[in-house]
Amino acid sequence: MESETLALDLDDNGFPIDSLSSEEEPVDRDSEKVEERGLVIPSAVQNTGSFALDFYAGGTDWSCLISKEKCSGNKGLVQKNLFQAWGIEKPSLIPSRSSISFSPPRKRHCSKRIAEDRSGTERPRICPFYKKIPGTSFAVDAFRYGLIQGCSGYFLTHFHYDHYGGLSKRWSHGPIYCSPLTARLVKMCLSVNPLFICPLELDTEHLIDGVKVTMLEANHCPGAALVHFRLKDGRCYLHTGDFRACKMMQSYALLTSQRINVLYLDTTYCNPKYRFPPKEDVVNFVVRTTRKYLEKQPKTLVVVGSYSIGKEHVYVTISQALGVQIYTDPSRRRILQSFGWPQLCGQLCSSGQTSPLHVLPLSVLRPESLKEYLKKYSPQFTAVLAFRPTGWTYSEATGNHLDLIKPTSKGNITIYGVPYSEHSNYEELREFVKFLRPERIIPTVNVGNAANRDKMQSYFQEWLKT
DNA sequence: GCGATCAGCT
DNA sequence: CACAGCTGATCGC
Repeated sequence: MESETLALDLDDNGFPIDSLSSEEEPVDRDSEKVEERGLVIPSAVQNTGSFALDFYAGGTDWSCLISKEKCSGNKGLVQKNLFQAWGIEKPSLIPSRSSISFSPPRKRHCSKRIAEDRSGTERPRICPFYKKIPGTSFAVDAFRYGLIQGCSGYFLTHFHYDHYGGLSKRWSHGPIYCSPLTARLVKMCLSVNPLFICPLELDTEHLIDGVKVTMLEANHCPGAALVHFRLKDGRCYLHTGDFRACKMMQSYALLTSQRINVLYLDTTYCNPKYRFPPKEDVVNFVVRTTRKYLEKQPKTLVVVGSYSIGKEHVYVTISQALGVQIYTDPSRRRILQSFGWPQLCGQLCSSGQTSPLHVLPLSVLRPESLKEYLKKYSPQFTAVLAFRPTGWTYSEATGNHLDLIKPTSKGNITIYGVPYSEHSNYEELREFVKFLRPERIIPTVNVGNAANRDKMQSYFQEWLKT
């Protein structure tokens, strides 16, 4: 192997190996990262087939792994929580005199200007390599990078802002492939030219640019899909987008019939400390708790917090258990109606007075805001019982014991944080990977730091032993 | 005035 | 913190 002239090495998963201790100076390394030089083929790649070669052909810029993907400005590093969680020191920032070729800085007259060493430097948005599907002209959830060289098909896994960001009426870079429900949401909520929106029926093989593409239910938010690619050469790639792995997925024929060569995995909670319960357990707890409060105080207004889409199951279940309608504001109602789910659509009502069950943006689920909100419905309702459903609510102390959850109470306002997650917990990730036994795994979340990636890779290796 | 984007915030 | 946004300010048009 002649590796003398080679600048970068890859680990088993196509990530650049952190080689600060090698002959290279940090400065060189920095510039190497960002220079759009010709293909530099690392030694590690040369013997490992086309996978990493394809990645390199798709772009050699790794700087996206250093800055937070959704952080477009000049903020510092991210993932501090995981540094803490895994007992890792916060790494030093890359030099701010980065040699990235900055796009012309836009002048902003912000009175709260940030520190000088951070000002005036803007990182260009370059599509991270793990959003490109090697051997194809496809990218996944990559709309905020403008035109991606060589990309002629843009996949959208689900309708959450951090995945569709960049889609607007000015989108003109290529067709947007997504599930039919997601397609409806894009049409309703964004002003994208409808000609670009290409709905792909779930569980159906679609031939696109010679690649067989199948969308599969992802058990995340409504419309969310896993994307399965089968290339001409027979290689199979699975991109999970965001998902919550479950037993049902083990019955997908596509996942049992042929080995997955590369799994692009939603690793949001890929740490053993995340042991939150199944969604059903959490929903049952919410219903139990609601019943208890209503018994004590029948004039309780029940509130469920939610982002734009997601968490519907929580309030639909309350609605069914108590036999009450669901109130939410017209804009959210319009979106929920578009799902076409009878259990949901049939229960929506347009007056807050006629329903004791309201769905509000999570930002309202604070004691002061809810107190204000309750005033509008006085004296019909005299207290609020609110639920914030999110995976981050999970605490190790509480663990799986939902009944140990202590609400925050202020007067007649009670707020429960409940660990209802639409991402896989650690165990579910492990089970899914052990079932799938993919040849290679590329994590797509928490990848901003080599130590995080190493930690995750060590989990993967452990799971795939023998 | 309007849509898009960004900093700051939760 | 992050999840997946939201809010308000400030751009271009």
